[in-house]
Amino acid sequence: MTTGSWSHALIRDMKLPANQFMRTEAAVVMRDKYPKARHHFLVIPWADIDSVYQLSPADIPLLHEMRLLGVNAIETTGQSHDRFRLGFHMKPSMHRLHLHVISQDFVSDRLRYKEHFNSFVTEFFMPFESIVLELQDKGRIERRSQELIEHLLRLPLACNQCAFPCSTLPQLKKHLESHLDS
DNA sequence: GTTCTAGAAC
DNA sequence: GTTCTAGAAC
Repeated sequence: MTTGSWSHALIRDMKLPANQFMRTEAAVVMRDKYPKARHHFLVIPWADIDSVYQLSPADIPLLHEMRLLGVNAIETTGQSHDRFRLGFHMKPSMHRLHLHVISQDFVSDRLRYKEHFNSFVTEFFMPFESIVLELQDKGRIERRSQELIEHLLRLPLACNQCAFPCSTLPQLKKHLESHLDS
Protein backbone atom coordinates (compact mmCIF):
# COMPACT_ATOMS: atom_id res chain seq x y z
CA MET A 1 0.00 0.00 0.00
CA THR A 2 1.17 3.50 -0.71
CA THR A 3 1.00 6.30 1.82
CA GLY A 4 -1.94 7.75 -0.08
CA SER A 5 -4.11 4.67 0.28
CA TRP A 6 -6.43 6.43 2.72
CA SER A 7 -7.73 8.59 -0.11
CA HIS A 8 -8.91 5.45 -1.91
CA ALA A 9 -10.81 4.10 1.11
CA LEU A 10 -14.24 4.79 -0.40
CA ILE A 11 -13.44 2.76 -3.51
CA ARG A 12 -12.30 -0.08 -1.28
CA ASP A 13 -15.07 0.11 1.31
CA MET A 14 -18.00 0.37 -1.11
CA LYS A 15 -17.19 -3.13 -2.42
CA LEU A 16 -17.67 -4.76 0.98
CA PRO A 17 -21.24 -6.07 1.33
CA ALA A 18 -21.25 -5.21 5.04
CA ASN A 19 -20.91 -1.54 4.11
CA GLN A 20 -23.63 -1.55 1.45
CA PHE A 21 -26.62 0.02 3.17
CA MET A 22 -28.31 -0.02 -0.23
CA ARG A 23 -27.08 -0.93 -3.68
CA THR A 24 -28.18 -0.95 -7.30
CA GLU A 25 -26.36 -1.72 -10.51
CA ALA A 26 -25.33 1.93 -10.63
CA ALA A 27 -24.41 2.94 -7.11
CA VAL A 28 -24.03 2.08 -3.43
CA VAL A 29 -25.24 3.87 -0.32
CA MET A 30 -22.89 3.68 2.68
CA ARG A 31 -23.06 5.25 6.09
CA ASP A 32 -20.27 7.80 6.39
CA LYS A 33 -17.54 6.23 8.51
CA TYR A 34 -17.16 9.52 10.40
CA PRO A 35 -20.71 10.99 10.37
CA LYS A 36 -20.88 14.73 10.92
CA ALA A 37 -24.57 14.64 11.90
CA ARG A 38 -27.07 12.16 13.30
CA HIS A 39 -27.68 10.81 9.78
CA HIS A 40 -24.92 10.97 7.20
CA PHE A 41 -24.90 8.79 4.09
CA LEU A 42 -22.68 8.67 1.03
CA VAL A 43 -23.97 7.65 -2.39
CA ILE A 44 -21.12 6.35 -4.54
CA PRO A 45 -21.32 5.19 -8.18
CA TRP A 46 -19.63 2.04 -9.43
CA ALA A 47 -18.52 3.97 -12.49
CA ASP A 48 -14.95 5.22 -12.25
CA ILE A 49 -15.78 8.92 -11.84
CA ASP A 50 -13.24 10.68 -9.64
CA SER A 51 -15.25 13.74 -8.65
CA VAL A 52 -17.84 16.27 -9.84
CA TYR A 53 -15.10 17.79 -12.00
CA GLN A 54 -15.09 14.70 -14.24
CA LEU A 55 -18.86 14.76 -14.83
CA SER A 56 -20.46 15.43 -18.21
CA PRO A 57 -24.12 15.97 -19.18
CA ALA A 58 -24.24 12.27 -20.10
CA ASP A 59 -23.94 11.48 -16.39
CA ILE A 60 -27.14 13.32 -15.42
CA PRO A 61 -29.27 10.14 -15.43
CA LEU A 62 -26.73 8.53 -13.08
CA LEU A 63 -26.88 11.57 -10.82
CA HIS A 64 -30.65 11.28 -10.64
CA GLU A 65 -30.36 7.62 -9.70
CA MET A 66 -27.88 8.59 -6.98
CA ARG A 67 -30.31 11.21 -5.71
CA LEU A 68 -33.13 8.66 -5.63
CA LEU A 69 -30.95 6.30 -3.59
CA GLY A 70 -30.22 9.17 -1.24
CA VAL A 71 -33.92 9.87 -0.83
CA ASN A 72 -34.53 6.18 -0.13
CA ALA A 73 -31.85 6.29 2.56
CA ILE A 74 -33.47 9.36 4.12
CA GLU A 75 -36.78 7.51 4.29
CA THR A 76 -35.21 4.76 6.41
CA THR A 77 -34.46 7.36 9.09
CA GLY A 78 -38.10 8.26 9.66
CA GLN A 79 -37.16 11.93 9.43
CA SER A 80 -38.62 14.49 7.08
CA HIS A 81 -36.80 15.10 3.79
CA ASP A 82 -36.50 18.80 4.56
CA ARG A 83 -34.23 18.00 7.49
CA PHE A 84 -31.61 16.80 5.00
CA ARG A 85 -29.43 18.27 2.29
CA LEU A 86 -27.88 16.43 -0.64
CA GLY A 87 -24.72 17.72 -2.24
CA PHE A 88 -21.05 17.46 -3.12
CA HIS A 89 -17.99 19.00 -1.52
CA MET A 90 -16.21 21.69 -3.51
CA LYS A 91 -12.83 20.05 -2.81
CA PRO A 92 -13.28 16.40 -1.86
CA SER A 93 -10.37 14.59 -0.21
CA MET A 94 -11.48 11.10 -1.15
CA HIS A 95 -11.36 9.63 -4.63
CA ARG A 96 -14.58 8.54 -6.35
CA LEU A 97 -17.54 10.81 -6.73
CA HIS A 98 -19.63 10.78 -3.54
CA LEU A 99 -22.94 12.46 -2.84
CA HIS A 100 -23.35 13.54 0.78
CA VAL A 101 -26.81 12.97 2.24
CA ILE A 102 -26.73 14.60 5.66
CA SER A 103 -29.23 15.63 8.29
CA GLN A 104 -28.98 19.27 9.26
CA ASP A 105 -28.61 18.83 13.02
CA PHE A 106 -24.80 18.47 12.87
CA VAL A 107 -24.86 16.81 16.27
CA SER A 108 -22.02 14.28 16.18
CA ASP A 109 -18.92 13.44 18.19
CA ARG A 110 -17.12 13.22 14.87
CA LEU A 111 -17.70 16.88 14.13
CA ARG A 112 -14.41 18.10 15.60
CA TYR A 113 -13.13 20.99 13.53
CA LYS A 114 -14.46 24.28 12.26
CA GLU A 115 -13.73 23.08 8.73
CA HIS A 116 -15.99 20.07 9.26
CA PHE A 117 -18.94 22.33 9.98
CA ASN A 118 -18.18 24.91 7.30
CA SER A 119 -17.74 22.20 4.67
CA PHE A 120 -21.46 21.46 5.02
CA VAL A 121 -23.03 24.85 5.74
CA THR A 122 -21.18 27.18 3.36
CA GLU A 123 -21.02 27.20 -0.45
CA PHE A 124 -18.27 24.60 -0.07
CA PHE A 125 -21.28 22.26 0.01
CA MET A 126 -22.55 22.31 -3.57
CA PRO A 127 -26.22 21.29 -3.62
CA PHE A 128 -27.24 18.41 -5.89
CA GLU A 129 -29.58 20.56 -7.96
CA SER A 130 -26.94 23.23 -8.60
CA ILE A 131 -24.55 20.60 -9.91
CA VAL A 132 -27.17 19.29 -12.34
CA LEU A 133 -27.95 22.84 -13.47
CA GLU A 134 -24.28 23.67 -14.01
CA LEU A 135 -23.83 20.50 -16.07
CA GLN A 136 -26.85 21.42 -18.18
CA ASP A 137 -25.78 25.03 -18.64
CA LYS A 138 -22.00 24.71 -19.06
CA GLY A 139 -21.51 21.03 -19.93
CA ARG A 140 -19.12 20.51 -17.02
CA ILE A 141 -18.36 21.59 -13.46
CA GLU A 142 -15.80 24.34 -13.36
CA ARG A 143 -13.10 24.06 -10.71
CA ARG A 144 -13.25 26.66 -7.96
CA SER A 145 -10.18 28.62 -6.92
CA GLN A 146 -8.10 27.59 -3.93
CA GLU A 147 -8.64 31.11 -2.57
CA LEU A 148 -12.42 30.63 -2.56
CA ILE A 149 -12.12 27.18 -0.97
CA GLU A 150 -9.94 28.48 1.86
CA HIS A 151 -12.20 31.50 2.34
CA LEU A 152 -15.30 29.35 2.73
CA LEU A 153 -13.71 26.90 5.16
CA ARG A 154 -12.39 29.76 7.30
CA LEU A 155 -15.64 31.70 7.54
CA PRO A 156 -16.77 32.52 11.09
CA LEU A 157 -18.94 29.89 12.75
CA ALA A 158 -22.66 30.57 12.45
CA CYS A 159 -25.53 28.30 13.43
CA ASN A 160 -27.22 26.88 10.34
CA GLN A 161 -30.65 26.98 12.01
CA CYS A 162 -30.84 30.40 13.71
CA ALA A 163 -28.97 33.63 14.27
CA PHE A 164 -27.40 32.61 17.56
CA PRO A 165 -23.79 33.81 17.67
CA CYS A 166 -21.17 31.13 18.33
CA SER A 167 -17.53 32.12 18.53
CA THR A 168 -16.06 28.72 19.35
CA LEU A 169 -16.72 25.19 18.20
CA PRO A 170 -17.53 23.82 21.68
CA GLN A 171 -20.04 26.64 22.06
CA LEU A 172 -21.58 25.85 18.67
CA LYS A 173 -21.80 22.14 19.40
CA LYS A 174 -23.61 22.80 22.67
CA HIS A 175 -25.95 25.20 20.88
CA LEU A 176 -26.72 22.71 18.10
CA GLU A 177 -27.87 20.20 20.70
CA SER A 178 -30.44 22.73 21.87
CA HIS A 179 -32.07 22.57 18.42
CA LEU A 180 -32.72 18.82 18.63
CA ASP A 181 -36.37 17.78 18.60
CA SER A 182 -37.46 21.34 18.03
C1' DG B 1 -10.16 11.63 5.11
C1' DT B 2 -8.22 11.02 10.64
C1' DT B 3 -4.90 11.29 14.44
C1' DC B 4 -1.40 13.39 16.97
C1' DT B 5 0.91 17.29 18.70
C1' DA B 6 3.39 21.69 19.60
C1' DG B 7 2.89 26.35 19.81
C1' DA B 8 0.00 30.34 18.86
C1' DA B 9 -4.04 32.76 19.80
C1' DC B 10 -7.80 33.80 22.52
C1' DG C 1 -6.97 27.20 30.90
C1' DT C 2 -9.21 26.49 26.55
C1' DT C 3 -9.41 26.62 21.67
C1' DC C 4 -7.38 27.01 17.24
C1' DT C 5 -3.98 26.11 13.72
C1' DA C 6 -0.80 23.79 10.88
C1' DG C 7 2.20 20.08 9.64
C1' DA C 8 3.59 15.10 9.62
C1' DA C 9 2.16 10.48 9.08
C1' DC C 10 7.61 5.50 6.16
